Amino acid sequence: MADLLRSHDINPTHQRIEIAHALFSRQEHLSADQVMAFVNTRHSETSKATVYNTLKLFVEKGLVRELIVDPSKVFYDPNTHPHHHLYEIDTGKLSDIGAEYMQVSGLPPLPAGTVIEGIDLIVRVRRAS
Amino acid sequence: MADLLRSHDINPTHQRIEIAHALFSRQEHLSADQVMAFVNTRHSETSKATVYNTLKLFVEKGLVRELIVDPSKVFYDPNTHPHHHLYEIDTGKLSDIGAEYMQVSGLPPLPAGTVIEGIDLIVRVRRAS
DNA sequence: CCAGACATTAGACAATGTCTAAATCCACGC
DNA sequence: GCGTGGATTTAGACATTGTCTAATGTCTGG
Repeated sequence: MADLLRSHDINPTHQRIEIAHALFSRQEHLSADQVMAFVNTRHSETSKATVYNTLKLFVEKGLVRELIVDPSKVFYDPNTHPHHHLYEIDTGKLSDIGAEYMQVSGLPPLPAGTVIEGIDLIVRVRRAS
Repeated sequence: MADLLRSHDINPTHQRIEIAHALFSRQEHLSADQVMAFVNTRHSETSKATVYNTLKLFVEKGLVRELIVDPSKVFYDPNTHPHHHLYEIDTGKLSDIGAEYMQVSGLPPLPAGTVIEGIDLIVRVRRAS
């Protein structure tokens, strides 16, 4: 895990390793407070500020991807390969859609002086009434 | 405007008409607090609770579409026809991408007992460094 | 061991949105 | 016109997520 951090130009401190472990051992989409909860299960080890700082750092360094899907919280995705997402509104459950199931084609004219940061495709589903 | 509301099964009260007007006269993507600001420019007329209640009602009734694009606030889109969105991270500017520029194909297997609520395609751009 | 840079922390703060209980509005029957 | 009842609006307290700051802690090269 320390090597993974180093390879992304991140100084592997104790807290960062814990947080990376929380994200990468389960291959799940976690929100900041879920990460907090996992990291601090045994004894309180890592502060809220550090969790937020570290997640932001991981995003900048391309280690994880930020998912803006729920109006109230951000999720972090340890899978940075191209894929899409399915969000179950009622339960808040977020899962991957393999790139083989859905394709996006075309590109819009971009505003001058801007570059693409990412393209997000989200399928929102709810329980059939 | 009252007729538009009635046609969507919404009782056209004074406040609802004001809010609908804010959204539909400018064809823009507004956040709840922008709606608040527009509605209350002259004299304070409409409370925060009513703005939130009304926007939620409009979404339920299919009058506007909810856009989850910015980690800190929800936008409301008066255009309910199929189209996609371009979000400028640095400025927070949100604009439409006509359906002719980008296409989505395929569908993932949906979890049992769920139906699609919507498919969102968002292109995020940032200022080129 | 020291200096200095880097990392972490507690807790105050900010922003967005929700909730509740009371007040207001309005259509209807009389 | 007047009262009734359901729908609507409201102020403000509250909850949640995330940011900021100033102080403290840690680590490394020399």
